[in-house]
Amino acid sequence: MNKKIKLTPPAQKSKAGKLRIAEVPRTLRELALERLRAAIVEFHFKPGQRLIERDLCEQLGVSRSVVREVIRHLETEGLVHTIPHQGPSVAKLDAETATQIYELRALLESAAAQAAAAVANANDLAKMSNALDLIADAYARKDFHTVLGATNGFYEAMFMCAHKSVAWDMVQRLNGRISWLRSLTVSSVDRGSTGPMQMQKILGAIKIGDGPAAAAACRDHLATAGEIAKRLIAAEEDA
Amino acid sequence: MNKKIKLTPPAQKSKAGKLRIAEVPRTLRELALERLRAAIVEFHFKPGQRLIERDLCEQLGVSRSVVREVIRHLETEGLVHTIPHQGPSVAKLDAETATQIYELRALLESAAAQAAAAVANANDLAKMSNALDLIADAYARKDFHTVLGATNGFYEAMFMCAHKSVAWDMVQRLNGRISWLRSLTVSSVDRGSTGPMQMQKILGAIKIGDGPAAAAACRDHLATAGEIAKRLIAAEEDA
DNA sequence: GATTGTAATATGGTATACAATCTAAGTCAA
DNA sequence: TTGACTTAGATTGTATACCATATTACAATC
Repeated sequence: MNKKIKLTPPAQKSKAGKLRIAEVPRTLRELALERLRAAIVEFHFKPGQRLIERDLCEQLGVSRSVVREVIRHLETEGLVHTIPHQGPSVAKLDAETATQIYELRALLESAAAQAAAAVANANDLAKMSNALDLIADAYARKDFHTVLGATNGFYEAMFMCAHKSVAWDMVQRLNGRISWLRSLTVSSVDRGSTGPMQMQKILGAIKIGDGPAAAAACRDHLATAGEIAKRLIAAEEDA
Repeated sequence: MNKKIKLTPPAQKSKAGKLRIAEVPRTLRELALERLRAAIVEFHFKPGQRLIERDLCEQLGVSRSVVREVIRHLETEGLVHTIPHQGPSVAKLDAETATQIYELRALLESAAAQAAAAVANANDLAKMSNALDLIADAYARKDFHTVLGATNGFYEAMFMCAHKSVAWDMVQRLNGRISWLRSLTVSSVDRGSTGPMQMQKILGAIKIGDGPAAAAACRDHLATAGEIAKRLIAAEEDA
């Protein structure tokens, strides 16, 4: 009965570089933030579920101050919704908002793809290609968690080589809000074939420097993802 | 010890009667947030300036907890930058980021304008038209603060009628980060004529339902604004 | 069974304490 | 003067206790 939700993901080793002097001091708050965010996007808390401060204190092993600050952060990110005197809860996603988010991703990602097609070098292309390999591999193993991670890797490489870090931040934040849709989408039937295929098409267009084609491929990719999501959310709201 | 996960998640049965007290209780935190944000975007704190918690407590008349939570919020919004154990300061804007922000605004606003052209009704058009009148009037009085506010009003009406509230949130957040550039831009010479003229062009295209023209006008508008901003930021970094 | 009163709970907010860390001023040596 | 070292004060990070108020759960009542 004691739902001691494991807010303790695998302790990650800091990949301390060689001769790294400026080791940025990590505060407890940052750790708590990451864990709570991970717990939400990985669906350990369901949308609409109340987040009770004192329980979170216990589960995270930190004080109320820290929990409150972390909640303020996640609230601003759109992952948590707070009603005054009622407290925070995991943000719910309505169909309208989800649609807008998929539209925005299409807009942002296609623009990034177009720009990437104009400037990508061999190194950038290799990164994206590797990510695609990883995705195919993970799909074969039905390791959907890795699929999502590698997909992020693919797009991050694309946005970074297009020098669009601000846009990438926005996409990441949007992705957080639709994390449960993404999870369900990647694990839906036949997504293992169409998804990578469409991303391959994006990469192919970038490789030959065909910006418009890359943008179109992005829009295609997002359109199908958005379609699946729309069905999922309709099924959800039906229940 | 206490794991009562009841708390009625799906309560909230809003049987809104006419006697409904619609006024959501405002927390002290929200007030403090608005004031501090206003102080930053209105340039009462300069970029790079340290924000010392205890000073803010005094100035706002609230406790440290509230100030810290507010700072966490503004940090997530990108208006404040915090270095661990060194504290928060007003975020600085580099040329690269500013460029990206103007690009993003062009992308988002042109998409919204295109969508608006397809769906705007008389009421929407009236709102935008009124905003334009307000802008012209304020320019005549050199009341640049009102110019910015009315410009926001114009775009808000446009995004809302296009059903793009999420995109509008993003634009608003981006605008916060370039607030000082916007202030300087609107008050720069001859902006009082070109600015309203370009926006009039956007509205005109929306009015006749010409989506592509509306999008193009938006891009024009942002391009000139971005140009001015680029010069301003170059001058700034020179100093 | 619906309404109402009451107790338990959770939040919003304040104040305080204290260790870790940063900053700045001062000191001393070359 | 410059540079390195020291130290005192300022500031942040975190924890905790406390209170008032709003909300929720629950029992008593009609």
